[in-house]
Amino acid sequence: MASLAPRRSKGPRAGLELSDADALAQVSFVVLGTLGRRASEHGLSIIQTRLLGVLRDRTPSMNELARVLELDKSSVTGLVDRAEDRGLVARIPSPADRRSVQVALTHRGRSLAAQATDSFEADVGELLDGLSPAQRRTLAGLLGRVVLDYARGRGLDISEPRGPSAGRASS
Amino acid sequence: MASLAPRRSKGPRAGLELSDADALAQVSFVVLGTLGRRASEHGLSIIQTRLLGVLRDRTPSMNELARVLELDKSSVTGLVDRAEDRGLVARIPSPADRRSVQVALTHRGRSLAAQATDSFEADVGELLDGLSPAQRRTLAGLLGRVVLDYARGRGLDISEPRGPSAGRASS
DNA sequence: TATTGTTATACTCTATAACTATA
DNA sequence: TATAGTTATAGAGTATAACAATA
Repeated sequence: MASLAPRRSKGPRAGLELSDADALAQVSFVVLGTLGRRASEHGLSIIQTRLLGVLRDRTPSMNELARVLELDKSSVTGLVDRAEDRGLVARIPSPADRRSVQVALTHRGRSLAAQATDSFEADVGELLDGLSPAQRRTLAGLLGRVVLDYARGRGLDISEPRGPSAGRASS
Repeated sequence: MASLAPRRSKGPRAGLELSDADALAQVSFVVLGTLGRRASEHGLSIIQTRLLGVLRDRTPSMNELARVLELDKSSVTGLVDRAEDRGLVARIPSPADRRSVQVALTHRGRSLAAQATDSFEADVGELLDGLSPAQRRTLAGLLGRVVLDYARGRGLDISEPRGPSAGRASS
């Protein structure tokens, strides 16, 4: 019975009876709405911000980017085009394969991403203002688990560092 | 230091050290991505699904819809246009104010929304597969609290039923 | 005058299909 | 042939500004 929208509770107890799906969907709308507003203050969209975030510690090919962002490769072409036009990322020819390019952050892109994420962090702090530090830790732990499980299910094991072209273990 | 993207952990312990902002952002991407895929199986977008969800127990004006969805009124015009073209919603002239319309679900819209949310519920169940029932309850409780706080902060107190035209402060 | 909603316009984002260049 | 990436095209979604009708 997910409403996918805030609903008034009908019983005597006030409004905390959300299903898992409702709670997750509603929080996701709020979180990405907040992220979007902050991003737009810096002239970025959500997906552009996400692109910059992904590039923070990677230099993926267009194909890899498409897989990580779950977009068609042609969508990534446009996304990277617009970011490149604005000087936020750069296409670097792959040394190994002349068909391929690697996408990297420019200094300007890195700086802009840092600004946007900093203000987003502050927003999240405000969003979680009603939770105790212990509750925040609990929440972050549970959500982290969910993310990790999802990534594993998609074959993207983020707990084991892998280079963009190499498959190497951390230790 | 939000990366807004899955990151490899650098320490010896494997990848669960996410900041609040990272955890929330990443889960939101996953949740809305899942919702989007399900919705598209039913020919809906995320925002169309959300529109139908909002209309599940309300018949708001265009203005109210814009406020709830946090969109410009002109965006809502297009959104409702496309939904109306597909027979999912209907514009009903407001009896009280001849400038205003009320937007309502059609039977087809209600049925489609139910289908989409049902499969989304199943997806969320799968997403939370790694959590115990107790952990799920904890998660839903914490998230519900966050949503409620946010709605209160915006003056949309969802725990207190209000008519569409009433405007009352909660604090 | 103020408010409700639509229209005109421009841009981002997205996917599908066809294409080029390289492997 | 297969793969990496781009281009062409079409459509959804969004905001700003100007507008019409009503209050």
